[in-house]
Amino acid sequence: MDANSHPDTEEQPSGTDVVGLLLRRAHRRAAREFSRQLQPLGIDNRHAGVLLQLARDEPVTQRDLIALLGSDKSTMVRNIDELEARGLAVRRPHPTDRRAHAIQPTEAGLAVLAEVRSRAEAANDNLLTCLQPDERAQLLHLLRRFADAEERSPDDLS
Amino acid sequence: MDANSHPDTEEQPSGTDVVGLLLRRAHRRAAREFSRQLQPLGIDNRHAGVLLQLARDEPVTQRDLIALLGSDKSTMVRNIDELEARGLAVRRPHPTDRRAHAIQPTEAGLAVLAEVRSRAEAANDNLLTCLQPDERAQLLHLLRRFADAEERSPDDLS
DNA sequence: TATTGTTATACTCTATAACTATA
DNA sequence: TATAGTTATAGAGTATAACAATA
Repeated sequence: MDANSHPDTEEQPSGTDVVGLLLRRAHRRAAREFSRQLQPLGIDNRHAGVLLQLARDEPVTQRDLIALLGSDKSTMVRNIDELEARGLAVRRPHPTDRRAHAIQPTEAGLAVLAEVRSRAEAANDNLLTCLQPDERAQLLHLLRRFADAEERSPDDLS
Repeated sequence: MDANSHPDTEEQPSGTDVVGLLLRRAHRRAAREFSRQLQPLGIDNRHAGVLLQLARDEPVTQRDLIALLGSDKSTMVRNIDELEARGLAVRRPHPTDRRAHAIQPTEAGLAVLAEVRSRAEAANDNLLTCLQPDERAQLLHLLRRFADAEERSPDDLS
């Protein structure tokens, strides 16, 4: 339908065609809006990101959080440290793996999480007003698939 | 058509619905792939991002680059410093504004730029294999609009 | 041996502020 | 008074390596 809406000099990407640069700008815009929304709660984006992953029945390990958020090992240690320091989460012994920790939200953490969800929804709404409703769903759908895509090394002939 | 492909508990975003978190993961995936592609060229993503903006007829100021890339003032100073140190760009006096610099690619810079474009195209292709051709165009289109959207402050009743 | 988490180091990005030279 | 660029600082993210405890 609209495949020709962008004649797109495919041969010579000049910046607005480079998906990495687009994602960088898009992420910065979103991060600023989230930061603004979270300001009254006294937590940062990184804390909110972790909290949003803690509302599960199964125990969540730090390794799980790393995979879910695409963060670094040592960054995650600091994130959990900070959540513990604020009384929003605790490290518990993992039921089956004595190496791992089960990260659990505290009562206070669950209360903040509810606020975070509300704020996250507001941030989403504000950020996506530039798109039509069906386009918003489409963008989220494509982003999910893009972010979840497996990396294929160039010599992977599978 | 596919509006119901994601029933989406709109009321309780749990992480995969939060556009900021999706963009964060997507950007990290893209940045890693670009970094891998640029490795043989001996430059980093930040250098490539600037070079891609320098192929214009009009003089490009550092302020222009900041706006185009969504970078910081002081970060951009360093980026240009590093490009100059590598002999890939130079600061020239701006023709009409004596405060500003016109950033120009050198001959060597233009040669590297050609390589960067080729690598950027390859990175795009690798990253977008997870999507169908029409979906790729759609994602780029939506990201452009998202990234370029004006920020609306909550008390902006215009 | 491999994995979970911790600690430490170094580099980069970001945000902020103060400063200059121009406008 | 405002803007383009520079410099300096602090906070955060990322990458890496080494390590302890456990699998």
